[in-house]
Amino acid sequence: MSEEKSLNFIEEIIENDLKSGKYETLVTRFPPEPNGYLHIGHAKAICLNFGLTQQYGGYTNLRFDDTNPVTEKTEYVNSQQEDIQWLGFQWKNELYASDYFDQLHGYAVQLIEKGLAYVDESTAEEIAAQKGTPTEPGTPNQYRDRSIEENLDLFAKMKAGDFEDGACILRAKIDMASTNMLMRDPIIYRIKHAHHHRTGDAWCIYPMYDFAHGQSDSIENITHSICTLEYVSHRELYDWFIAQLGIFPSKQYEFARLNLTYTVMSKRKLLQLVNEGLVSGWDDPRMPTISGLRRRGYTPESVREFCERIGIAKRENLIELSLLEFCIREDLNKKATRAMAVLDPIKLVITNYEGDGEILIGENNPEAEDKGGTREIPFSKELWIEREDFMEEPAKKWFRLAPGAMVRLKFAYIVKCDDFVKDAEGNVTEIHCTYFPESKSGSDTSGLSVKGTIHWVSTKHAKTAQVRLYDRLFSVVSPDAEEGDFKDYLNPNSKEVLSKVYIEPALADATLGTGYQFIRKGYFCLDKDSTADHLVFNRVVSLKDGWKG
RNA sequence: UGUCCGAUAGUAUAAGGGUAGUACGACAGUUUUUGGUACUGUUUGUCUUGGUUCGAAUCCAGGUCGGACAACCA
Repeated sequence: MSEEKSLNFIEEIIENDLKSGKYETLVTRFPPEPNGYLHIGHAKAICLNFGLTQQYGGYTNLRFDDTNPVTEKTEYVNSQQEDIQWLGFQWKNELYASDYFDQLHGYAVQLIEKGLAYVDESTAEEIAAQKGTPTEPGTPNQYRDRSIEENLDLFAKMKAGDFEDGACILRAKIDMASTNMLMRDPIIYRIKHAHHHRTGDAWCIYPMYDFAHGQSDSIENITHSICTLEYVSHRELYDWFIAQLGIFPSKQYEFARLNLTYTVMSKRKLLQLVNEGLVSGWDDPRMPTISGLRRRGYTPESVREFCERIGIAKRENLIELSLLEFCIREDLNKKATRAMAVLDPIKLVITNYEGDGEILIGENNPEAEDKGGTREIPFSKELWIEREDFMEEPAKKWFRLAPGAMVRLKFAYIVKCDDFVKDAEGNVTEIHCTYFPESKSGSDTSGLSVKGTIHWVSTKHAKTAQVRLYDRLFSVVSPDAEEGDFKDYLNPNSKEVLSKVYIEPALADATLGTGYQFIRKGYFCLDKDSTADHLVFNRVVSLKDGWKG
């Protein structure tokens, strides 16, 4: 690696470990629990783990941390795999913590045999009480000094299904007075007579996270086990199990999780939004889930770029949504096919235009290297234009239409506003213009110059579509930090549906998964709800608006 | 009244004893048949108090502030 590029702290650790010969091959893992859909915070972890092995060689495993049968589903396994691949990464091995249930059980038996684990028949409440508090030590109970034989026997009975859920648990025997609460004889196995999505009914005891994660890392020879800050205090336990078991010493490193403004990131809260119907599903375009971003029209490249830009560090952070928006605009600016669509239409009549069947040529993307080719755009006497592009009494520095003002119609002619029509309520219903035939785009000999260019769609050629405009899901910067229920801070205007938007004919051929720029209006993509005769577009993000009207 | 983690412009992130830099944002301008893009410029920062040192964002000590830790969740 070059010395010029600054490294984050994890890259530094890895470079040192590789240089010193501590490890020959870098092995990382991405270890989601299959209990929900992946979100942009996971994307950060995915890009980190997979990115590291792309950078330094080695490989990354996908391991599902499926030790709690009651929360996990195959549906989630599938969606999580799809999301990782969509982001552009491929794991070396697809693994499951549940693959190691036999081995993990063996480790537990080993611990018992070493006098380092015991079966505790206390209730959950008793155990919590005996645990003490962060400032007061815990107290050992009478089960702590059971004989190895008795523990072995009891644990076998637990495994055999002789006990009801909650009747007893297996605990590691460490230190009830430790300043680290997690070291106060943590529970390592609990009884759950539950059906597991992969092991079915083979087990009725399941290992806890702390007893499964480090050992799973170790079994897979993970060299650098990267997780978020909330696991810092688990590291002592992680190391303790590995040391007592004498197995491959994987090492855990923690970085700060991603927080994004105007949204929530916890699976629990996202699940609530889904379950309570506050969003249309995990892939609602307003959701910070990877599937939501995908449906919204974000590209994998833009999400990866975002993850690259936010950096990796150990301090708490709250990233501005504007950075994510910058990343998708930057990507789509290069890729998106330009087209014209009028979201809030008003009719413009070119009173002196008598042509019929004129076809104009539009460049598809001035920002692409090959300009994206061209397309045909039908023109006619009557057009739809954007209501906001006309002002009866123009503001200062108004470049668009107003009585007496001239603008260019994109790809077409310069027109001058002569008149407008109002209805009984005083709303402008029609704008009358004259055009300058010699000002045709590409062959303008008129000598006229105008400051404004507006988009339009020919009324008789226009197709229609539904357009969904999205805004931030929450109206406060950090819903997590607010008092009370986070759902009280949902933005009531996060979704606006425009049922009849006029689009140029070329847009009728829009395909799923491609980005379009509706000129001057933003980036859009076809939604999966679309059918051949009912097109639905999502607005990915608006264009940056420099107009300070 | 504990232990652990952290603190650099508005937001992130560099600088590992030697000129505090970069990006996003904001603001201003140039270019422009998208008030977009591109380009240029401006703006604002080392939590605090001491110490070590010729020299401290960096090392040390105390303080302050923020976060994590008492699920048979992960």
